Amino acid sequence: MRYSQILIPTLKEVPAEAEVISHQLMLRAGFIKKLTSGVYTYMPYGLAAIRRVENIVREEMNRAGAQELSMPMVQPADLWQESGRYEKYGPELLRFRDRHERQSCLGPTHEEVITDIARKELHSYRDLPVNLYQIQTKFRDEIRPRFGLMRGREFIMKDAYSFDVDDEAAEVSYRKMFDAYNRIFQRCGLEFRCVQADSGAIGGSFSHEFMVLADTGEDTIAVCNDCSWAANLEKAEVKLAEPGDSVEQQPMVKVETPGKRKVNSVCEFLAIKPDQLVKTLVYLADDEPVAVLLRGDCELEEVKLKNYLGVTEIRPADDKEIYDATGVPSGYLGPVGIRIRLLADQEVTQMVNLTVGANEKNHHLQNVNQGRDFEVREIADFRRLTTADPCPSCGGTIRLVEGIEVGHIFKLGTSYSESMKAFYQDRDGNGRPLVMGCYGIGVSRVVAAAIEQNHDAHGIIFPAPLAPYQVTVLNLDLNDNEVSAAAEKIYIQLNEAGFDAFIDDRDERPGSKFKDADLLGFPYRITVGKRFKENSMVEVRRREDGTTEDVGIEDVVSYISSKIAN
RNA sequence: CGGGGCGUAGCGCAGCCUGGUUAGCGCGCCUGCCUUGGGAGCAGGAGGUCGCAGGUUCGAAUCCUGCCGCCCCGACCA
Repeated sequence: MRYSQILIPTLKEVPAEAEVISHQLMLRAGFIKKLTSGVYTYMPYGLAAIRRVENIVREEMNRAGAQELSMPMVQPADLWQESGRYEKYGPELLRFRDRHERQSCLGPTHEEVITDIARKELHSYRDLPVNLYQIQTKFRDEIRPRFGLMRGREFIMKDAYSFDVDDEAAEVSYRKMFDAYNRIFQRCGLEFRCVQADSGAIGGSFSHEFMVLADTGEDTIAVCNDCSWAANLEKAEVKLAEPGDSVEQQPMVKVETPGKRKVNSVCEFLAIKPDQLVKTLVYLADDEPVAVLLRGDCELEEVKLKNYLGVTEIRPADDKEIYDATGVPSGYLGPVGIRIRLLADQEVTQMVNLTVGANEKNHHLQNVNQGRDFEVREIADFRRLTTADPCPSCGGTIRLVEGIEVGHIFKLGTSYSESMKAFYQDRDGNGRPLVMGCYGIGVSRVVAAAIEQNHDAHGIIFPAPLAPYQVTVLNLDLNDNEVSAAAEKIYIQLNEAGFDAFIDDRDERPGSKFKDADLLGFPYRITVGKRFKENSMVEVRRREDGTTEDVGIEDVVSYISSKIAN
């Protein structure tokens, strides 16, 4: 590609709208142009990067035996009513009526459409297994689009759906996708982790998220330093420590704690450590108040609580709501005699002689014991894992890293096939629901994540597999025939050797060409300038670390070949 | 939706508080000269319904009201 033939409107200054680095760089490198909130035009250079990701995804999906198809973006509401999601999905689903007043929506995902295909076309166990995928634009009317392509309303997604005869077969399909995903992100040249997204009570893990590691990630993931265990912090289980030696229960006493409402001030006042105190947090779960007991030095993981309760929304109650629900001012709540639903983090049940609020202003209770002084029936893992906790898998040490979710696979089971009546006939002629799985990759987000992970002060540093062009040739002097001829020759030879080469043939000063080459992130840059006239050598520079080497013009192609596979 | 902020040339901003003739600056763009290994220099030039609609006023980018759009912080997700 010639720079003179491609529209890459680069910017010197950072547009005010961009906060995160990938967004800033994509705007500056002429990747994307915003049309409206969360909706972008992919400009030629940006589209080229997206195509790189798509091609890797497509090759690996095909290799895993999946078939590509393309489903409509506009979908009838009836289908969504059948699955029950038309009501459930919420305002992210963009609904509208067509000229016939037919209720319609823009597809945020395609379970309904694919299940409709499946029920019409997959009738026999002999038709299975099947895995169908597409790479397509999705629309989700996000509450708050942000960070450019990282969380747009319109975005490109690869979504695949598998259909199997039973659970066992579905797990085979799942496994294939798990392997394909690992290959895809490896081939993209990204540092990533696959994390458990849901460790169901069944024992097996049937949902995994693929996270690209980057400081600006929206999720925190816990990673074991000693084994391969990794989990989204929201779901990372805390392994209960072995119970220590049994301690004798002391008689409960009530103590005055005037004005001491916070864990730290109570502990200081009573000369105890935060891990001897149990705090009582009040949340509103779908507007119903619940109390959760948690060790004083720990933090509640709200997602765990939300999942346990199976509600759609939870939030901490404010002081007034706490008082209204319990009759106790916040800061003095405790389990003894509490009048709302009570849950406890598993760790609390191992503690003896607790200090808790007395459910009375300015008072706490000490030496409180579960079973003797209060009852709690609902016990689970509610607290957030910390780096002080052992790895739940091997007992090793944990570290926390930030990640960007680029892929998510999960086993759906039969919920869609049952609600939408997608049955096949087994060997004995019995109708059975198709067992489904679904597998997503945020293609446009992968590009954002790649930039988020690979950049420096000068611009993007593309991993070679994702770079729209692996190597750029800078012709520093268009008016010098010797220089221009050499640059053209190198460019042509690189293309002939199978590389996607780029040449900066604009009538610009050298400085601009260097700056743009850095900004656009070509993995290799070949500079043809006056040095070439002196000694017939050109400079080859590696974007990643800035190292340079002078290479003779005849050796350039083989030099590049030795550095990157094409 | 709740909380905060912003809309002035393609981009980044000043001017607004304290209304007053042709609305500024930097970058980019066009023409010419000059220059050519890290976003040069000089000279000339094009480009703006000051987000929109009302209102106050002799006079509004500036003050008031309403609307629209965008960005940031929270819940959601690939």
